[in-house]
Amino acid sequence: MSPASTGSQRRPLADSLAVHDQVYEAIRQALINGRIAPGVGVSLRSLAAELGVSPMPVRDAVRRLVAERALAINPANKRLSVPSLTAARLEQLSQARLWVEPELAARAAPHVDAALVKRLRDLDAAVDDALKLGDVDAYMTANHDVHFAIYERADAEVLLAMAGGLWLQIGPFMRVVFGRVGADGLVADRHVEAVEALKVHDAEGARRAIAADLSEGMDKMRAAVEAGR
Amino acid sequence: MSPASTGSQRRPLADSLAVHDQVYEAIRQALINGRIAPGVGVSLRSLAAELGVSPMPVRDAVRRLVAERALAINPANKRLSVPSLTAARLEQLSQARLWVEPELAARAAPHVDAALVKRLRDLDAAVDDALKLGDVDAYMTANHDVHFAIYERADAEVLLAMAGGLWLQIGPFMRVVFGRVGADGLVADRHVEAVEALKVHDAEGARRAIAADLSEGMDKMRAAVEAGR
DNA sequence: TTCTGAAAATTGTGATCACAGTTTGCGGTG
DNA sequence: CACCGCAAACTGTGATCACAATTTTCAGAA
Repeated sequence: MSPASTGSQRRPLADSLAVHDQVYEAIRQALINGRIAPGVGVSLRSLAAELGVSPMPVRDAVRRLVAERALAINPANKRLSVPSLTAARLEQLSQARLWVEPELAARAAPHVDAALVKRLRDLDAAVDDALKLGDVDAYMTANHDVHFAIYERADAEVLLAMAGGLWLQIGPFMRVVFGRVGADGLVADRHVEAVEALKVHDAEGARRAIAADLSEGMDKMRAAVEAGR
Repeated sequence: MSPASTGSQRRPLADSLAVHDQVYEAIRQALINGRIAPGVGVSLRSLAAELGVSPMPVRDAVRRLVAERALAINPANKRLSVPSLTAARLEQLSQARLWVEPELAARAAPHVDAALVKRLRDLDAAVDDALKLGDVDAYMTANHDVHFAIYERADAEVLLAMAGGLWLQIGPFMRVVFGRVGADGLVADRHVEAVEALKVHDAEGARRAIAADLSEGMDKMRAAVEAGR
Protein backbone atom coordinates (compact mmCIF):
# COMPACT_ATOMS: atom_id res chain seq x y z
CA MET A 1 0.00 0.00 0.00
CA SER A 2 1.69 3.16 -1.18
CA PRO A 3 1.28 6.31 0.91
CA ALA A 4 -0.38 8.08 -2.01
CA SER A 5 -3.02 5.42 -2.50
CA THR A 6 -4.26 5.48 1.09
CA GLY A 7 -7.40 7.10 -0.28
CA SER A 8 -9.77 7.28 2.69
CA GLN A 9 -12.10 9.83 1.14
CA ARG A 10 -12.85 12.91 3.19
CA ARG A 11 -16.26 14.14 4.18
CA PRO A 12 -17.69 17.64 3.58
CA LEU A 13 -18.58 17.81 7.26
CA ALA A 14 -19.47 21.47 7.36
CA ASP A 15 -23.05 21.04 8.49
CA SER A 16 -22.87 17.39 9.48
CA LEU A 17 -21.63 16.24 12.85
CA ALA A 18 -17.89 15.74 13.22
CA VAL A 19 -16.73 12.14 13.21
CA HIS A 20 -15.43 12.32 16.75
CA ASP A 21 -18.87 13.43 17.89
CA GLN A 22 -20.49 10.49 16.18
CA VAL A 23 -17.93 8.20 17.74
CA TYR A 24 -18.59 9.77 21.13
CA GLU A 25 -22.30 9.12 20.74
CA ALA A 26 -21.70 5.56 19.58
CA ILE A 27 -19.50 4.68 22.54
CA ARG A 28 -21.85 6.50 24.88
CA GLN A 29 -24.79 4.42 23.72
CA ALA A 30 -22.74 1.26 23.88
CA LEU A 31 -21.87 2.04 27.49
CA ILE A 32 -25.41 2.90 28.53
CA ASN A 33 -26.86 -0.12 26.78
CA GLY A 34 -24.26 -2.32 28.39
CA ARG A 35 -22.89 -3.53 25.07
CA ILE A 36 -19.47 -2.90 26.55
CA ALA A 37 -19.54 -4.64 29.90
CA PRO A 38 -18.30 -2.83 33.00
CA GLY A 39 -14.82 -3.85 34.06
CA VAL A 40 -13.53 -4.98 30.69
CA GLY A 41 -10.72 -3.22 28.88
CA VAL A 42 -11.03 -1.44 25.58
CA SER A 43 -8.46 0.14 23.30
CA LEU A 44 -8.39 3.00 20.85
CA ARG A 45 -7.58 0.76 17.91
CA SER A 46 -10.13 -1.90 18.74
CA LEU A 47 -12.87 0.72 19.08
CA ALA A 48 -11.71 2.36 15.86
CA ALA A 49 -11.80 -0.92 13.97
CA GLU A 50 -15.21 -1.76 15.36
CA LEU A 51 -16.62 1.60 14.31
CA GLY A 52 -14.83 1.64 10.99
CA VAL A 53 -12.91 4.86 11.58
CA SER A 54 -9.32 5.80 12.19
CA PRO A 55 -8.00 5.89 15.76
CA MET A 56 -7.84 9.68 15.72
CA PRO A 57 -11.51 10.60 16.26
CA VAL A 58 -11.79 7.73 18.72
CA ARG A 59 -8.98 9.27 20.69
CA ASP A 60 -10.89 12.55 20.88
CA ALA A 61 -14.12 10.85 21.90
CA VAL A 62 -12.38 8.77 24.53
CA ARG A 63 -10.69 11.80 26.08
CA ARG A 64 -14.08 13.33 26.50
CA LEU A 65 -15.60 10.20 27.98
CA VAL A 66 -12.72 9.85 30.41
CA ALA A 67 -13.20 13.45 31.51
CA GLU A 68 -16.86 12.66 32.04
CA ARG A 69 -15.87 9.54 33.99
CA ALA A 70 -17.79 7.28 31.66
CA LEU A 71 -14.51 5.57 30.90
CA ALA A 72 -11.62 4.98 33.28
CA ILE A 73 -7.93 5.03 32.60
CA ASN A 74 -5.53 2.86 34.57
CA PRO A 75 -2.89 5.26 35.91
CA ALA A 76 -0.21 2.56 35.97
CA ASN A 77 -0.24 1.33 32.39
CA LYS A 78 -2.57 4.03 30.99
CA ARG A 79 -4.95 1.49 29.54
CA LEU A 80 -8.64 2.11 29.11
CA SER A 81 -11.45 0.25 30.79
CA VAL A 82 -15.13 0.60 31.57
CA PRO A 83 -15.63 1.59 35.22
CA SER A 84 -17.05 -1.24 37.26
CA LEU A 85 -20.27 -1.00 39.20
CA THR A 86 -19.53 -0.54 42.88
CA ALA A 87 -21.99 0.19 45.63
CA ALA A 88 -20.00 3.28 46.64
CA ARG A 89 -20.17 4.76 43.15
CA LEU A 90 -23.89 4.08 42.88
CA GLU A 91 -24.53 5.69 46.24
CA GLN A 92 -22.70 8.90 45.34
CA LEU A 93 -24.18 9.06 41.89
CA SER A 94 -27.63 8.58 43.36
CA GLN A 95 -27.19 11.28 45.92
CA ALA A 96 -25.96 13.73 43.31
CA ARG A 97 -28.85 12.98 40.98
CA LEU A 98 -31.26 13.33 43.87
CA TRP A 99 -30.04 16.87 44.31
CA VAL A 100 -29.65 18.16 40.72
CA GLU A 101 -32.60 16.61 38.98
CA PRO A 102 -35.39 17.69 41.31
CA GLU A 103 -33.80 21.14 41.27
CA LEU A 104 -33.95 21.20 37.47
CA ALA A 105 -37.57 20.08 37.53
CA ALA A 106 -38.45 22.85 39.96
CA ARG A 107 -36.68 25.43 37.84
CA ALA A 108 -38.49 24.20 34.75
CA ALA A 109 -41.97 24.52 36.27
CA PRO A 110 -42.47 28.25 35.62
CA HIS A 111 -41.58 27.84 31.93
CA VAL A 112 -43.82 24.89 31.10
CA ASP A 113 -46.41 25.44 28.38
CA ALA A 114 -49.18 23.32 26.85
CA ALA A 115 -46.94 22.10 24.03
CA LEU A 116 -44.42 20.71 26.47
CA VAL A 117 -47.14 19.02 28.52
CA LYS A 118 -48.37 17.30 25.39
CA ARG A 119 -44.88 16.22 24.43
CA LEU A 120 -44.22 14.87 27.89
CA ARG A 121 -47.42 12.83 27.80
CA ASP A 122 -46.43 11.36 24.44
CA LEU A 123 -42.97 10.52 25.70
CA ASP A 124 -44.36 8.96 28.85
CA ALA A 125 -46.68 6.85 26.73
CA ALA A 126 -43.60 5.64 24.87
CA VAL A 127 -42.06 4.68 28.21
CA ASP A 128 -45.11 2.63 29.12
CA ASP A 129 -45.16 0.96 25.72
CA ALA A 130 -41.51 -0.01 25.98
CA LEU A 131 -42.16 -1.41 29.43
CA LYS A 132 -45.11 -3.49 28.23
CA LEU A 133 -43.07 -4.84 25.34
CA GLY A 134 -40.03 -5.44 27.50
CA ASP A 135 -37.95 -3.42 25.03
CA VAL A 136 -35.04 -2.37 27.15
CA ASP A 137 -33.31 -0.04 24.71
CA ALA A 138 -36.56 1.75 23.91
CA TYR A 139 -37.31 2.12 27.61
CA MET A 140 -33.91 3.60 28.38
CA THR A 141 -34.23 6.08 25.52
CA ALA A 142 -37.80 7.10 26.29
CA ASN A 143 -37.15 7.46 30.01
CA HIS A 144 -34.14 9.64 29.28
CA ASP A 145 -36.19 11.75 26.90
CA VAL A 146 -38.95 12.37 29.45
CA HIS A 147 -36.54 13.57 32.07
CA PHE A 148 -34.44 15.76 29.82
CA ALA A 149 -37.43 17.27 28.03
CA ILE A 150 -38.27 18.64 31.45
CA TYR A 151 -34.76 19.59 32.49
CA GLU A 152 -34.02 21.44 29.27
CA ARG A 153 -36.83 23.83 30.14
CA ALA A 154 -35.05 24.90 33.32
CA ASP A 155 -32.82 27.37 31.48
CA ALA A 156 -29.88 26.21 33.61
CA GLU A 157 -27.11 25.12 31.31
CA VAL A 158 -24.59 24.28 34.00
CA LEU A 159 -26.94 22.11 36.03
CA LEU A 160 -28.24 20.47 32.86
CA ALA A 161 -24.72 19.44 31.92
CA MET A 162 -24.21 18.02 35.40
CA ALA A 163 -27.36 15.96 35.07
CA GLY A 164 -26.22 14.71 31.66
CA GLY A 165 -22.90 13.59 33.07
CA LEU A 166 -24.60 11.78 35.91
CA TRP A 167 -26.94 9.88 33.59
CA LEU A 168 -23.98 8.81 31.52
CA GLN A 169 -22.24 7.42 34.57
CA ILE A 170 -25.30 5.74 35.95
CA GLY A 171 -26.39 4.22 32.63
CA PRO A 172 -24.62 0.91 33.17
CA PHE A 173 -26.25 0.60 36.60
CA MET A 174 -29.69 0.99 35.05
CA ARG A 175 -28.86 -1.87 32.77
CA VAL A 176 -28.16 -4.29 35.56
CA VAL A 177 -31.64 -3.71 36.91
CA PHE A 178 -33.04 -5.15 33.71
CA GLY A 179 -30.45 -7.86 33.66
CA ARG A 180 -31.33 -9.03 37.12
CA VAL A 181 -34.92 -8.13 37.96
CA GLY A 182 -36.30 -7.86 34.42
CA ALA A 183 -38.52 -5.19 32.95
CA ASP A 184 -41.25 -6.07 35.42
CA GLY A 185 -39.20 -4.47 38.17
CA LEU A 186 -39.77 -1.03 36.75
CA VAL A 187 -43.47 -0.90 35.97
CA ALA A 188 -44.17 2.12 38.15
CA ASP A 189 -42.78 5.62 37.83
CA ARG A 190 -43.84 9.09 38.94
CA HIS A 191 -43.93 10.73 35.53
CA VAL A 192 -47.66 11.40 35.61
CA GLU A 193 -47.42 13.19 38.94
CA ALA A 194 -44.48 15.23 37.67
CA VAL A 195 -46.31 16.29 34.53
CA GLU A 196 -49.42 17.24 36.51
CA ALA A 197 -47.35 19.45 38.80
CA LEU A 198 -45.49 21.04 35.90
CA LYS A 199 -48.75 21.74 34.10
CA VAL A 200 -49.90 24.03 36.90
CA HIS A 201 -46.39 25.51 37.43
CA ASP A 202 -46.10 23.83 40.82
CA ALA A 203 -42.32 23.89 41.28
CA GLU A 204 -42.29 22.12 44.63
CA GLY A 205 -44.69 19.47 43.43
CA ALA A 206 -42.47 18.79 40.43
CA ARG A 207 -39.44 18.64 42.68
CA ARG A 208 -41.12 16.08 44.91
CA ALA A 209 -42.38 13.96 42.05
CA ILE A 210 -38.98 13.75 40.36
CA ALA A 211 -37.29 13.08 43.70
CA ALA A 212 -39.69 10.23 44.35
CA ASP A 213 -39.20 8.88 40.83
CA LEU A 214 -35.43 8.82 41.18
CA SER A 215 -35.53 7.54 44.70
CA GLU A 216 -37.61 4.52 43.77
CA GLY A 217 -35.57 3.76 40.68
CA MET A 218 -32.35 3.96 42.58
CA ASP A 219 -33.58 1.68 45.34
CA LYS A 220 -34.08 -0.96 42.68
CA MET A 221 -30.60 -0.37 41.30
CA ARG A 222 -29.09 -0.69 44.73
CA ALA A 223 -30.92 -3.93 45.33
CA ALA A 224 -29.78 -5.27 41.97
CA VAL A 225 -26.16 -4.31 42.56
CA GLU A 226 -26.13 -5.80 46.02
CA ALA A 227 -27.76 -8.99 44.78
CA GLY A 228 -25.05 -9.31 42.14
CA ARG A 229 -22.09 -9.23 44.45
CA MET B 1 9.24 22.07 28.55
CA SER B 2 11.75 22.23 25.72
CA PRO B 3 10.98 24.09 22.54
CA ALA B 4 9.30 21.94 19.92
CA SER B 5 12.14 21.66 17.45
CA THR B 6 11.76 19.42 14.45
CA GLY B 7 14.22 17.07 16.07
CA SER B 8 11.40 15.90 18.32
CA GLN B 9 13.32 14.06 21.00
CA ARG B 10 11.13 11.71 22.99
CA ARG B 11 10.81 11.39 26.71
CA PRO B 12 11.03 8.27 28.89
CA LEU B 13 7.50 8.96 30.16
CA ALA B 14 7.08 5.79 32.19
CA ASP B 15 6.89 7.35 35.63
CA SER B 16 6.74 11.00 34.64
CA LEU B 17 3.52 12.76 33.75
CA ALA B 18 2.42 12.66 30.12
CA VAL B 19 2.87 15.87 28.17
CA HIS B 20 -0.85 16.30 27.64
CA ASP B 21 -1.34 16.17 31.40
CA GLN B 22 1.25 18.88 31.94
CA VAL B 23 -0.41 20.95 29.23
CA TYR B 24 -3.78 20.38 30.88
CA GLU B 25 -2.42 21.59 34.19
CA ALA B 26 -0.77 24.60 32.57
CA ILE B 27 -3.94 25.74 30.82
CA ARG B 28 -5.96 24.99 33.94
CA GLN B 29 -3.77 27.24 36.03
CA ALA B 30 -3.81 29.92 33.36
CA LEU B 31 -7.60 29.87 33.40
CA ILE B 32 -7.92 29.95 37.17
CA ASN B 33 -5.34 32.68 37.51
CA GLY B 34 -7.07 34.68 34.83
CA ARG B 35 -3.98 34.80 32.62
CA ILE B 36 -6.31 33.91 29.77
CA ALA B 37 -9.15 36.38 30.04
CA PRO B 38 -12.76 35.15 29.88
CA GLY B 39 -14.40 35.71 26.53
CA VAL B 40 -11.27 35.75 24.40
CA GLY B 41 -10.55 33.13 21.79
CA VAL B 42 -7.69 30.69 21.89
CA SER B 43 -6.44 28.14 19.39
CA LEU B 44 -4.65 24.83 19.53
CA ARG B 45 -1.62 26.12 17.67
CA SER B 46 -1.30 29.33 19.63
CA LEU B 47 -1.47 27.44 22.92
CA ALA B 48 1.00 24.90 21.59
CA ALA B 49 3.45 27.60 20.56
CA GLU B 50 3.07 29.35 23.88
CA LEU B 51 3.78 26.17 25.82
CA GLY B 52 6.51 25.02 23.47
CA VAL B 53 4.89 21.74 22.52
CA SER B 54 3.30 20.32 19.43
CA PRO B 55 -0.43 20.82 18.86
CA MET B 56 -1.15 17.15 19.61
CA PRO B 57 -0.98 17.09 23.41
CA VAL B 58 -2.71 20.47 23.46
CA ARG B 59 -5.54 18.93 21.53
CA ASP B 60 -5.89 16.22 24.17
CA ALA B 61 -5.79 18.69 27.02
CA VAL B 62 -8.31 20.96 25.37
CA ARG B 63 -10.74 18.12 24.77
CA ARG B 64 -10.64 17.41 28.45
CA LEU B 65 -11.10 21.05 29.42
CA VAL B 66 -14.03 21.41 27.05
CA ALA B 67 -15.66 18.33 28.57
CA GLU B 68 -15.14 19.91 31.98
CA ARG B 69 -16.66 23.15 30.67
CA ALA B 70 -13.55 25.13 31.53
CA LEU B 71 -13.26 25.95 27.84
CA ALA B 72 -16.09 26.53 25.40
CA ILE B 73 -16.33 25.60 21.77
CA ASN B 74 -18.36 27.70 19.33
CA PRO B 75 -20.72 25.24 17.62
CA ALA B 76 -20.90 27.36 14.47
CA ASN B 77 -17.24 27.67 13.54
CA LYS B 78 -15.89 25.19 16.12
CA ARG B 79 -13.47 27.71 17.50
CA LEU B 80 -12.28 27.69 21.09
CA SER B 81 -12.86 30.40 23.66
CA VAL B 82 -12.80 30.94 27.39
CA PRO B 83 -16.35 30.97 28.79
CA SER B 84 -17.43 34.44 29.83
CA LEU B 85 -18.55 35.30 33.32
CA THR B 86 -22.33 35.57 33.42
CA ALA B 87 -24.51 35.99 36.45
CA ALA B 88 -26.52 32.91 35.48
CA ARG B 89 -23.44 30.71 35.34
CA LEU B 90 -22.18 32.01 38.67
CA GLU B 91 -25.53 31.38 40.28
CA GLN B 92 -25.73 27.76 39.13
CA LEU B 93 -22.11 27.08 39.94
CA SER B 94 -22.61 28.55 43.40
CA GLN B 95 -25.67 26.49 44.10
CA ALA B 96 -23.94 23.31 43.01
CA ARG B 97 -20.90 24.01 45.15
CA LEU B 98 -23.15 24.82 48.08
CA TRP B 99 -24.52 21.32 47.85
CA VAL B 100 -21.45 19.17 47.10
CA GLU B 101 -18.80 20.80 49.21
CA PRO B 102 -20.56 20.85 52.57
CA GLU B 103 -21.56 17.26 51.86
CA LEU B 104 -17.91 16.33 51.31
CA ALA B 105 -16.91 18.10 54.51
CA ALA B 106 -19.54 16.21 56.45
CA ARG B 107 -18.43 12.90 54.98
CA ALA B 108 -14.82 13.70 55.83
CA ALA B 109 -15.51 14.41 59.50
CA PRO B 110 -15.49 10.81 60.74
CA HIS B 111 -12.11 10.15 59.11
CA VAL B 112 -10.22 13.17 60.38
CA ASP B 113 -7.12 12.50 62.47
CA ALA B 114 -4.61 14.66 64.32
CA ALA B 115 -2.22 14.73 61.35
CA LEU B 116 -4.88 16.17 59.08
CA VAL B 117 -5.86 18.77 61.65
CA LYS B 118 -2.25 19.90 61.84
CA ARG B 119 -1.94 20.03 58.07
CA LEU B 120 -5.16 22.03 57.78
CA ARG B 121 -3.91 24.56 60.32
CA ASP B 122 -0.67 24.96 58.40
CA LEU B 123 -2.53 25.40 55.14
CA ASP B 124 -4.90 27.90 56.67
CA ALA B 125 -1.94 29.85 57.99
CA ALA B 126 -0.66 29.97 54.40
CA VAL B 127 -4.02 31.39 53.35
CA ASP B 128 -3.76 34.14 55.93
CA ASP B 129 -0.20 34.92 54.94
CA ALA B 130 -1.12 35.22 51.28
CA LEU B 131 -3.98 37.48 52.23
CA LYS B 132 -1.74 39.76 54.30
CA LEU B 133 0.79 39.97 51.50
CA GLY B 134 -1.88 40.46 48.88
CA ASP B 135 -0.41 37.56 46.91
CA VAL B 136 -3.33 36.52 44.78
CA ASP B 137 -1.86 33.38 43.23
CA ALA B 138 -0.67 32.11 46.59
CA TYR B 139 -4.08 32.77 48.10
CA MET B 140 -5.90 30.90 45.35
CA THR B 141 -3.58 27.92 45.71
CA ALA B 142 -3.66 27.82 49.50
CA ASN B 143 -7.42 28.24 49.67
CA HIS B 144 -7.85 25.42 47.19
CA ASP B 145 -5.51 23.23 49.20
CA VAL B 146 -7.40 23.76 52.45
CA HIS B 147 -10.71 22.79 50.92
CA PHE B 148 -9.46 19.78 49.03
CA ALA B 149 -7.35 18.48 51.89
CA ILE B 150 -10.67 18.14 53.68
CA TYR B 151 -12.67 16.81 50.74
CA GLU B 152 -10.13 14.14 49.88
CA ARG B 153 -10.75 12.63 53.29
CA ALA B 154 -14.40 12.03 52.45
CA ASP B 155 -13.63 8.81 50.55
CA ALA B 156 -16.13 9.86 47.89
CA GLU B 157 -14.40 9.81 44.54
CA VAL B 158 -17.41 10.79 42.46
CA LEU B 159 -18.36 13.78 44.56
CA LEU B 160 -14.73 14.83 44.82
CA ALA B 161 -14.47 14.91 41.04
CA MET B 162 -17.64 17.00 40.89
CA ALA B 163 -16.18 19.48 43.32
CA GLY B 164 -12.96 19.65 41.30
CA GLY B 165 -14.88 20.41 38.14
CA LEU B 166 -16.85 23.14 39.86
CA TRP B 167 -13.71 24.84 41.19
CA LEU B 168 -12.24 24.81 37.73
CA GLN B 169 -15.28 26.52 36.31
CA ILE B 170 -15.56 29.04 39.10
CA GLY B 171 -11.85 29.91 39.16
CA PRO B 172 -12.15 32.86 36.79
CA PHE B 173 -14.97 34.28 38.91
CA MET B 174 -12.75 34.20 41.98
CA ARG B 175 -10.22 36.23 40.09
CA VAL B 176 -12.60 39.07 39.38
CA VAL B 177 -13.18 39.48 43.09
CA PHE B 178 -9.51 40.36 43.49
CA GLY B 179 -9.58 42.44 40.37
CA ARG B 180 -12.43 44.57 41.59
CA VAL B 181 -12.56 44.57 45.37
CA GLY B 182 -8.91 43.74 46.09
CA ALA B 183 -7.49 41.25 48.53
CA ASP B 184 -9.04 43.17 51.41
CA GLY B 185 -12.44 41.92 50.34
CA LEU B 186 -11.59 38.40 51.43
CA VAL B 187 -10.00 38.81 54.84
CA ALA B 188 -12.50 36.59 56.63
CA ASP B 189 -13.18 32.94 56.09
CA ARG B 190 -14.66 30.10 58.13
CA HIS B 191 -11.71 27.75 57.94
CA VAL B 192 -11.02 27.82 61.67
CA GLU B 193 -14.60 26.87 62.49
CA ALA B 194 -14.48 24.07 59.95
CA VAL B 195 -11.25 22.66 61.35
CA GLU B 196 -12.58 22.82 64.91
CA ALA B 197 -15.67 20.87 63.90
CA LEU B 198 -13.65 18.31 61.96
CA LYS B 199 -11.31 17.84 64.88
CA VAL B 200 -14.15 16.54 67.04
CA HIS B 201 -15.75 14.59 64.17
CA ASP B 202 -18.73 16.93 64.13
CA ALA B 203 -20.07 16.28 60.64
CA GLU B 204 -22.95 18.74 60.81
CA GLY B 205 -20.72 21.45 62.25
CA ALA B 206 -18.26 20.95 59.40
CA ARG B 207 -21.09 21.03 56.91
CA ARG B 208 -22.34 24.33 58.32
CA ALA B 209 -18.89 25.92 58.48
CA ILE B 210 -18.06 25.06 54.87
CA ALA B 211 -21.50 26.17 53.72
CA ALA B 212 -21.01 29.50 55.45
CA ASP B 213 -17.53 29.88 54.01
CA LEU B 214 -18.73 29.27 50.47
CA SER B 215 -21.81 31.35 50.93
CA GLU B 216 -19.87 34.41 51.99
CA GLY B 217 -17.26 34.01 49.30
CA MET B 218 -19.88 33.66 46.63
CA ASP B 219 -21.78 36.71 47.79
CA LYS B 220 -18.62 38.69 47.13
CA MET B 221 -18.22 37.15 43.70
CA ARG B 222 -21.81 37.96 42.84
CA ALA B 223 -21.34 41.55 43.91
CA ALA B 224 -18.14 41.81 41.89
CA VAL B 225 -19.74 40.35 38.77
CA GLU B 226 -22.78 42.60 39.04
CA ALA B 227 -20.60 45.66 39.60
CA GLY B 228 -18.67 44.81 36.44
CA ARG B 229 -21.62 44.73 34.10
C1' DT C 1 3.43 -31.39 32.57
C1' DT C 2 5.11 -26.92 34.40
C1' DC C 3 8.06 -23.14 34.44
C1' DT C 4 10.92 -19.71 31.98
C1' DG C 5 12.17 -16.10 28.87
C1' DA C 6 12.51 -14.00 24.65
C1' DA C 7 10.04 -12.67 20.49
C1' DA C 8 5.77 -10.77 18.65
C1' DA C 9 1.65 -8.22 19.00
C1' DT C 10 -0.84 -4.52 21.18
C1' DT C 11 -1.20 -0.28 23.71
C1' DG C 12 -1.24 4.97 24.50
C1' DT C 13 1.38 9.04 23.11
C1' DG C 14 3.32 12.50 20.20
C1' DA C 15 4.70 14.53 15.60
C1' DT C 16 3.64 15.75 11.13
C1' DC C 17 1.03 16.40 7.20
C1' DA C 18 -3.31 17.35 4.29
C1' DC C 19 -7.54 19.47 3.86
C1' DA C 20 -11.67 22.30 4.10
C1' DG C 21 -13.78 25.78 6.28
C1' DT C 22 -13.45 30.56 8.32
C1' DT C 23 -11.41 34.85 9.36
C1' DT C 24 -8.28 38.52 8.36
C1' DG C 25 -5.74 41.76 5.66
C1' DC C 26 -5.14 44.56 1.94
C1' DG C 27 -5.52 46.13 -2.49
C1' DG C 28 -8.32 48.43 -5.84
C1' DT C 29 -12.70 50.50 -7.28
C1' DG C 30 -16.68 53.50 -6.75
C1' DC D 1 -13.28 58.31 2.33
C1' DA D 2 -16.16 54.13 2.26
C1' DC D 3 -16.95 49.70 0.27
C1' DC D 4 -16.19 45.43 -2.06
C1' DG D 5 -13.55 41.18 -3.30
C1' DC D 6 -10.08 38.09 -3.32
C1' DA D 7 -5.90 36.07 -1.60
C1' DA D 8 -3.25 34.74 2.35
C1' DA D 9 -3.23 33.15 7.00
C1' DC D 10 -5.29 30.61 10.48
C1' DT D 11 -8.59 27.19 12.44
C1' DG D 12 -10.21 22.44 13.88
C1' DT D 13 -10.27 17.75 12.06
C1' DG D 14 -8.63 13.40 10.45
C1' DA D 15 -4.93 10.18 8.75
C1' DT D 16 -0.67 8.15 9.17
C1' DC D 17 3.61 7.08 11.06
C1' DA D 18 7.18 6.30 14.88
C1' DC D 19 8.25 4.95 19.34
C1' DA D 20 8.47 3.16 24.08
C1' DA D 21 6.13 0.46 27.28
C1' DT D 22 3.17 -3.36 28.18
C1' DT D 23 0.92 -7.58 27.55
C1' DT D 24 0.43 -11.81 25.17
C1' DT D 25 2.16 -15.81 22.89
C1' DC D 26 4.75 -19.72 22.46
C1' DA D 27 8.87 -22.55 21.98
C1' DG D 28 12.31 -24.84 24.70
C1' DA D 29 14.20 -26.53 29.13
C1' DA D 30 13.40 -28.72 33.49
